[in-house]
Amino acid sequence: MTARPNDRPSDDTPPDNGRATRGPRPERQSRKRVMAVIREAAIAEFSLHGLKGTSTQAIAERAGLTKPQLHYYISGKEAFYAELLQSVMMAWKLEFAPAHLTRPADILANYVRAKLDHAFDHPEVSRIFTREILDGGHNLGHYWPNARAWVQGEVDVINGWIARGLMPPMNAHLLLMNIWAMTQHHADFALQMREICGDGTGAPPFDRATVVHELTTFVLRGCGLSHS
Amino acid sequence: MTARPNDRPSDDTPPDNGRATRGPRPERQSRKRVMAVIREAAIAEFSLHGLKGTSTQAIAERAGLTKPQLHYYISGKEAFYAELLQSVMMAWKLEFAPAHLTRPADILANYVRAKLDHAFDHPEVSRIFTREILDGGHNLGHYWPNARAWVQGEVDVINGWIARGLMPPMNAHLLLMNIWAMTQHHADFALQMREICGDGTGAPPFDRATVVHELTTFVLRGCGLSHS
Amino acid sequence: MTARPNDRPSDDTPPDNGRATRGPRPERQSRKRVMAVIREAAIAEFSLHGLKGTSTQAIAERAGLTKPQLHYYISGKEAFYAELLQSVMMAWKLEFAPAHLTRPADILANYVRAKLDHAFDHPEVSRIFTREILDGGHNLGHYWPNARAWVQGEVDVINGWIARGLMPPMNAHLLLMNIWAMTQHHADFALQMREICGDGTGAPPFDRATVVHELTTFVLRGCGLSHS
Amino acid sequence: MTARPNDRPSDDTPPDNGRATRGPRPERQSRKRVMAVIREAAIAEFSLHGLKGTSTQAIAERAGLTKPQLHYYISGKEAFYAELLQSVMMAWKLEFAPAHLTRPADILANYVRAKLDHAFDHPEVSRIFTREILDGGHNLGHYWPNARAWVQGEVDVINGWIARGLMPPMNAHLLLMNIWAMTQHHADFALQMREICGDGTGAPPFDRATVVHELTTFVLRGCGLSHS
DNA sequence: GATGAATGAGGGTTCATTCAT
DNA sequence: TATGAATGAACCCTCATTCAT
Repeated sequence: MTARPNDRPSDDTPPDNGRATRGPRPERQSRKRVMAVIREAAIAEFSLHGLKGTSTQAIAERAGLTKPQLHYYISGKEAFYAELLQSVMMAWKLEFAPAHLTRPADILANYVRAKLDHAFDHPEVSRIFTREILDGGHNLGHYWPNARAWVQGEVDVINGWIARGLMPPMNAHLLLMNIWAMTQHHADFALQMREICGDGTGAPPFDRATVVHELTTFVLRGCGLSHS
Repeated sequence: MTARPNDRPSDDTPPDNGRATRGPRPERQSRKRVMAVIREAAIAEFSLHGLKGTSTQAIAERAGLTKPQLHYYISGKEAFYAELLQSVMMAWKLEFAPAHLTRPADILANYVRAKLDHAFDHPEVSRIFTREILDGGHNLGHYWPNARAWVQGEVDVINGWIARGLMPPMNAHLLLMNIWAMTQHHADFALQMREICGDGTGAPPFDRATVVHELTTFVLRGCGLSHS
Repeated sequence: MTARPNDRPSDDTPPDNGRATRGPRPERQSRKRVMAVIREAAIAEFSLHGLKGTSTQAIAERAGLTKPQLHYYISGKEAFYAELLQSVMMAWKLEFAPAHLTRPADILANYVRAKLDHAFDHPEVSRIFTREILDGGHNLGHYWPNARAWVQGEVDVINGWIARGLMPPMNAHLLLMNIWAMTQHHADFALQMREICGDGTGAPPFDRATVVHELTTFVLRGCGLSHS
Repeated sequence: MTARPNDRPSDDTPPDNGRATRGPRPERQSRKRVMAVIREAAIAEFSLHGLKGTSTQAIAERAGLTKPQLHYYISGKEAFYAELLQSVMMAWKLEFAPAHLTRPADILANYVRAKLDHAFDHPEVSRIFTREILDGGHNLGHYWPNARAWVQGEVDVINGWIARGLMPPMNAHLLLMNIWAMTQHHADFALQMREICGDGTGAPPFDRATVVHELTTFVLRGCGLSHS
């Protein structure tokens, strides 16, 4: 925001404040692009080292920026972390019972697969969340009511199945927590799986299809349901 | 420069060049007592804030010591953390198939209960371990071979059951990981359970007996076994 | 934990992504100027108090910087000391037998004068080196092979003189060490000379010309050579 | 001075405060013996690491004592260092012109040999002194007047020789400084000699007899004197 | 916007010295 | 005297953040 060294237009490529001439608000685009790079870098670093363990220096380097440059875009490490966490949590929601599925077995199988997909596709996000929980969850303020309501919806569906005799009685909350735990495990504890179940080559010990199949079977059996 | 050993007292009992014969001098025990206090404080802090997030200051304060006083007892933060981790991992092992149990259902039920007991009784230890995994597990050197062999033993037992037709075919490694995930979850994600499944008072939403019962039932069903 | 590189600027000239064409931006030179100030300050402090006795605080203060500011420019006390030592040793070499001199007496006289010049002009460098020797010379790794080869060259020249009957037989290595000792003495033991040989005013007891003359005469006589 | 844990005499070997019964003041002897051990340890450490680089811990360990034990015998690191320095400097004096020697060549040869003997026999003392000089000589208060007078005596003798035509004119102070430098060099710069003049085995490159002979010859020649 | 430089706070660790027993 | 423990000062270094250009 401070004045540039030379305020008169130079001969080099002009600064991007020529708004109306070239496309719609190019600097807005640029800012968004840079922000996206920063977000990606921050997710990687926070996932690997946690909030306190991550230095702004590390984020800046990974994003290809200098430290002051980074601070131009973000308001501060902790605030940025909070925003980032909020935003990744928003994208985590999924529909428990999509309209095209009706049978409990299909819905649960779909749910397990969706959760596993997230764990396999976005393990960093999962790890950031787990770290946040371990840290006390102080940055999850608005998340809890949403999550609570969202889970309650699922619980209601399951309890409906139980009431209709489609499933034996069980604690629906615990069932959902169990599914959460088993799926998230493939993101957070990937290291342990490699070390304990792997063949020593460092390759992931289970491929995704196997995991989906085994876990679906296990959950459906555990709920007294038979696979479709 | 030349590293010079500190005058830190060693762990072995000091040579009691016994001058007096009136029982063990009380201050001889002081070192062990202080070490126990430090360990407890460190477990609490490391569990809450992780290795990098924990300051020796915080450990010292929680233990009622000054920072240099703490360094009189420990050799350095990282080294102390590594020792601590090693020692808490030692106490984690349990017997998968105790001699007095023979039926798969009993063995699995016993296993689930034991894992849950650990999660409920020592949640801080569980959290330290989870953090260590998320951080890359660089301090778990000697743990992996042991854990690997130990799990392999359990896997062999389960595969024996499957071979004898006592259980439907399934991936034994994944089964054990699932049990691990669901039990450990009650330590690491206690916060989430309170927020999402609780009644809003902050009280734990499930009592231990309920959890043990529900989880046992779920696992046994998932393994095609009926409860005793 | 994972070591993360600092954002310290490197020594190479930064990429001048030249925006303005009005000469070299003055602040581009600032880094070199500051580094020169730091080097001077560090030489003074290390010379006075040695590696362990010098605090980064002291270097920073003498250089007119704060302590963290100093660490913005250097990588660490010991590493910086090692680099500094290396670099000052580089500038120490001199030619023993320059082409325009042929007679042993001239060569030796020239050598004595050159050594004395260094002792009088850079006593701090000499003191740093002496301290390093006393400390065990652990930072002189690459220096020894060079110095050894370099001295061997001089020894060969002297032995050639002896073989040709220009000088009486003597141990050339010891002769060179003696010259080294006597010249270096005027840097390292300047204090002793003032206290013991001075007139009590604190002024240096010998002027350089006297020292050069007396020492040259002494060495040449000691080698059985007459002055030109 | 504080009371012992149990003041009544125990069954073990009684503490040495039985004064009158066994020999003359045994505890005085013991104190002297301990002090001698401490002095030896301190000389070794100070010689190797300097005043600031030496920890009381290191001295205590080398002396076989604990740190508080050491502090019972000494008044403080710096004060003890000052006393130690003073006392070792006292033992350094030697007679320049013993009565049985009259000829300048003999006196100088004797002086060179005596200085070299000290350098070879007590290199640690020499190094401590050199460090002290480099540090500014603040602990040498009473030494300078003595040394000055002592050297002045030697200078007078030499000037007498010159006046009587036994030696060519030269600056006697500088001559003595040169001898000092060349002899002390064999203590302070032993490392450099090994590295530069040695055969690579780490063995000292010159034996004492060679050094004495070469240096004596060099000095006598340099003074225009022929060997006896 | 982008860069080199600066700053204040804090973190881990060592050490000389002293206390209590 | 001798020992374990304590203390306060200092030291090296890192980091988030800001300033000036």
